[in-house]
Order: sequence, then C-alpha cells, then structure tokens
Amino acid sequence: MLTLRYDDGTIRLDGDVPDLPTVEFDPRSDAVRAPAHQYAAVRRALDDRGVDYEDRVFEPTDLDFSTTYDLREYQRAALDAWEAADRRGVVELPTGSGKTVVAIAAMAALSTPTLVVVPTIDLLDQWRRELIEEFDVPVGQLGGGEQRLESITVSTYDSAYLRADDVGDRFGFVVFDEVHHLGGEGYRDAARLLAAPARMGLTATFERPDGAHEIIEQLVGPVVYALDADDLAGDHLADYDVRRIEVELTPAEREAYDEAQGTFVDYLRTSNLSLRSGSDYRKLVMRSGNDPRAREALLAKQRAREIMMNSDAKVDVLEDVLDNHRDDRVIVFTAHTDLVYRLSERFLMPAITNETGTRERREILDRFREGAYGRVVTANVLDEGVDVPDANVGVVLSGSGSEREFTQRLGRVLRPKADGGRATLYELVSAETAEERVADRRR
DNA sequence: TTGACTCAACATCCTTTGCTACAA
DNA sequence: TTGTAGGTTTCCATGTTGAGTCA
Repeated sequence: MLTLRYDDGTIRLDGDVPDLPTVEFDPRSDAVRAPAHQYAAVRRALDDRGVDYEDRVFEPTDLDFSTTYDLREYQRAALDAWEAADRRGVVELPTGSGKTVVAIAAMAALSTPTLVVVPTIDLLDQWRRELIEEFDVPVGQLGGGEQRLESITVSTYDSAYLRADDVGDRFGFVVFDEVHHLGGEGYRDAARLLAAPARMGLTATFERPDGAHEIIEQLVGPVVYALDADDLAGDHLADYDVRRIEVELTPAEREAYDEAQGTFVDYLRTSNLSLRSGSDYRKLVMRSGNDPRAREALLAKQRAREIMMNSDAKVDVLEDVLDNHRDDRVIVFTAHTDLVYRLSERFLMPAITNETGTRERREILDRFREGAYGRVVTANVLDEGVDVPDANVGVVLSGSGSEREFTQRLGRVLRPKADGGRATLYELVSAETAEERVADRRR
C-alpha cells in the first residue's frame, strides 16, 4: 500500500509509486519525494488515477472555529472565488478594505490548524489580538522572541522560513499576509516547505516589478479576486483626490543637479550602456564594482536624486499645505531620513523612522490617533505593516517609482471618514528632473 | 526584561533613442 | 501598419526589518 508522510519539508511516498509529474526519486534516502507544497497536487494526481493510498501527512484534528463576522458583499465574493479555486489563491484588496476578515472567514469555514505568516512584529501582534478576540482560543506565535505553537499560530516570514521544515505538517491552511513578500529569494522557501493544501495570499499590490509574482502564483495560487481603491471609493473607502504639485529647483540646486545628472548620463553615453530595464541597471551596478567611472556615475546619480527629492521649494510648498490643512490629520512621507528630521524640527512634527524605538513609535501613533498630534512625518516606515491611525491628508514629498509604495501610501488616507469627507494625497515633484518620470511610473 | 549592537535579507536603484521580433 | 515587449543575476548607496547575541 502506498503511504504519504511529511519528511523534512518534503512529502515522502513509500510503496508502489505510480508515475507522477510532481515527484522525484531521491537517491540519497532511496525514497520518492515531492516538495511539500505539492502535497495537494500529489493527492489529486493519485485520486485521478484511482490509486489507493494511506495519507499520514497530517494528524487528524477535531477543531471547530466559528465566527460572528458579517462579510461585506465584496468580501463574500472574494471568499467564494477562493473556495471555487480549490482553496488556493491570492485576494488583492486595497488597504483598509478588510482583507483580514476574508482570511478569518476562511479559517472558520475550514476549521483546520492554521498558520498566518506576516512580515512584521507589529502585524503579528495585530493578527494575534484579532484572532484571540474572534475565536477565543489560544493563539501561538513564532517570532518576536517567542516560539509557541497552537492550532492557530501567527509567524513572521523570517521565523516561518527558519521553522518551516519542522512545522510543515502541522497546518492544513496557511495565510500569507502581504503575500508579495513571498517573492523574496529566502521567503519563498517557507511556502515550499509547508504541506498546507489550503493557501491564501492577501495583498493590495500583487504584481512585482521583478516578476517574482509568477513564483508566488505557483506556491500560493493565482489572483482569484481583485479590487482596487477606485472600486471601493465612496462606499467602503473614502473618495479621494491625488494632486500633483510641480516645484522649481533653486538656481543653486539646478546647477548641482544638472552637473550630477550630466555625469551620470555622460557615462551612459560613452560606455555603450543603455538603461531600458531594472536588469540593465543591475549591470551598471556590477560594473561599478571594478570600474571607477561607473562608480562615480552611480554616486553622481545618487547626488542628483537627493537634490531633486529634497529640494527647498518642496519644504516651502509643504508649509503652505500644512497651513491649508490646519484642522486635518496629515501624514508626510519622504524617501530620506535626514529630511524627516529636518522637517520635524522646522514644523514641530513628531518623526518616525527606523531609528525610532518601538515604544516611542507606539506613543506617537497613539497620540496621533487620539488627536493630540495632528501631523506626523516619516520616511518609509509607515508604508506597510503598521497599524496607522486615520489620516485624511497625505503629502508625498519624495518616494520611489514603486507602484506598491504609492498604493500603500494612498491607502493610509483612504479609511472611510466619519463625516464622509474626501481624502487628499499631494505629490510634490521637482520640475524638469528625473522625478517627473519616477512619479509617472508609480501611477 | 531591556536596550544596544551586529548581521542578513529585502526593496529600490533607470534613459528618451533607437533596434528587433512579433502580435493585433 | 502600428503598437509593444523584449532581458537578466550579484552588489555603487540608502532605508527598513527580524533574529540573534551580549551586557
């Protein structure tokens, strides 16, 4: 009789194994194996061939999760689409639309041991609080200094990666929150080593510029349901405006920018390098390892970026914006920590960067939530994975060309307003610089 | 328990012209 | 004819995080 069991991140098949596409013979252990994430596919293939087998991958459990959530229409539709896709796939919904609720409803429907994987400790805490409240069962934790397994466990991507081969047969369902992270070289192994047949990914921005979302599709499943902010604006999210404000560089900034950008472009011209994609850029980075001129070109590009992103005129415009929104709740985003501290001093705003400790960060956000602070300035810290209180105005002083970053920042102002008011996101862009292209790219 | 530190991993990092192959 | 996608791999810099270690 054929037997399936979990063994060190793989599904081991002992007995008379038929010819299956997903399995391979492993000469070192003299056994036939499939990667653990192929468990469901192996079972399906055996069932299709009418093969009789004993499945010892999971211990039988007797769990009953129930939930009192009333799903909104689109959340129900997302759950149905995921169910119809064989309980594998990615739900793509904008920030603030209640992605968590979809996963919780799925957990209740399956009532099987579940692992929730999240990118940050902050999200780990949020999920645990929510799950404890919803299911009234002990919720385990992997990461943040704790290693405790329960039938519902929340883990960081790092800990899931470190522990996947010894917990891979404990969970029948795995939820990857902010699933776009799973495209990272290391993190994808976590998904490979887990046997969980039911898999759900949650994100607001599935596609990755490096194309790694295709690997996520193999490991979790394709996008089964997607809505963007415009689909929900007005009903479940605030209506919003995005306003781009062009600012001029000062003469001194212009001179320095043109010189630095010129050094970069000159190098490209004289070195037969054309930059058409991210990989061309990587070629340039590689060259800079042993070509001093390439290195100087990259450093010059870096200087040019700093000038256009942190120009004086942006700070002046920010002053006007803050004046016009005295009674609003404003989050200011930049790309550089130096500027965060400069703005914090000049406008007396609390600052949050990677250097801000957990406790101080929490205090600032709590006061922002209570209304004691009306504005906050940050670099990239609040883009994702942090429970940020409601704001209705965002000011992007500088950012990358990443569509993901833009979507996340927009999401910070989109939670529905009590008074039904509109949200506004300002984008400050230095005129006649590469930043215009950067800003176009992210939209 | 905490805080400070190091380390590894992840993400972004991009020009404006012309070329080719291929699909609509 | 017109529009668009193509290609690729190891480290210039900055920002951010989680894990681990040590006092």
